[in-house]
Amino acid sequence: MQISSRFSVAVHVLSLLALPEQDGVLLTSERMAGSVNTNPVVIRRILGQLKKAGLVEVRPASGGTFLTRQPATITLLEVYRAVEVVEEGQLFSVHDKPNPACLVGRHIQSALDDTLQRAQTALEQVLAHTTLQQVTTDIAAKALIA
Amino acid sequence: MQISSRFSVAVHVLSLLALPEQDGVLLTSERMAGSVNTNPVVIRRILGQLKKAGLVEVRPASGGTFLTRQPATITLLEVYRAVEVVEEGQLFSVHDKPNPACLVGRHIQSALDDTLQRAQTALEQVLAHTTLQQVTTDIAAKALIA
DNA sequence: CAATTTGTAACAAAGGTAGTTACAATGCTA
DNA sequence: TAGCATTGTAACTACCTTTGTTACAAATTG
Repeated sequence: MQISSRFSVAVHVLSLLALPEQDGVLLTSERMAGSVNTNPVVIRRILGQLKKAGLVEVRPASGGTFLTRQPATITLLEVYRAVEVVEEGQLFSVHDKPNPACLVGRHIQSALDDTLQRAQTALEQVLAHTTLQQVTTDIAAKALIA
Repeated sequence: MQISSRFSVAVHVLSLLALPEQDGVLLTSERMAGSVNTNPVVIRRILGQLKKAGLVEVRPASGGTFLTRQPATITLLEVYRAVEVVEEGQLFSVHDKPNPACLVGRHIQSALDDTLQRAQTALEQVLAHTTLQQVTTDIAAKALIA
């Protein structure tokens, strides 16, 4: 099991928007797809989710796509939520009908729940403390070295 | 996307082994399946993984199944690894062929990798600090209250 | 008004999960 | 030692999610 690459693709797309290559060329789903190496429809679907979350503004036709906020104010947790790769609070699936006639069956869900929630929250907090700007700064830094 | 319930089922099964109901009845895959509410083969597959990881000893026929270690020394991270719900270091899937002709495409993977690894490790550390004994103690405590 | 692009539906292929049946191999136990 | 319950495993199914694809109406710029 893996968390869908929709998340990494979304971060990729947002990085493209945050680091415009300035050649005045319109950044269409087609061009983004070229950078990510996927199909333009995949990009449009993700842009639709980012739009719904209020992270980008997308105008049909040759209207262009823009970030609605500064990269420093956008956290990876917001992106993670936006693309709905994991339903909130549901990273771990727990078998749903344990036998209530059994001591363990009766209490396993609540006994596990606290730990699983904490594990999940720990992961999310790392994402919450990383911004889009940190990612683009890192990309730019690596570009200078190489 | 969710992490397979193999993990929660494995913890359930280990709890059954740690909290024997003492009626002298053999704890077969059939009985465990009754407590989890699934098929005995599902239980046997998971027991096979726990055995491979050295957490339990399973003897065919009426040999019985036992923990090989004290519940206090078994962490949920070991169980998580044993049932292989997530390949090591691969919780997040990252699109694998970004375009190297593009600045972002060239560096997105390494720019994301550090954060994603830290997020994953944060989750695993919570599991590493929770033992089977804590789970069974919690189950027993809840049983007294209810 | 023409050309381009977005938004979205519909579909397919691939892979993982969970459940099921079936049966050979194993090893207690009487 | 023979019988019997149980394990280990293969094979199959149904279902769901992910990713990629084609197709086309709706929108908007210029």
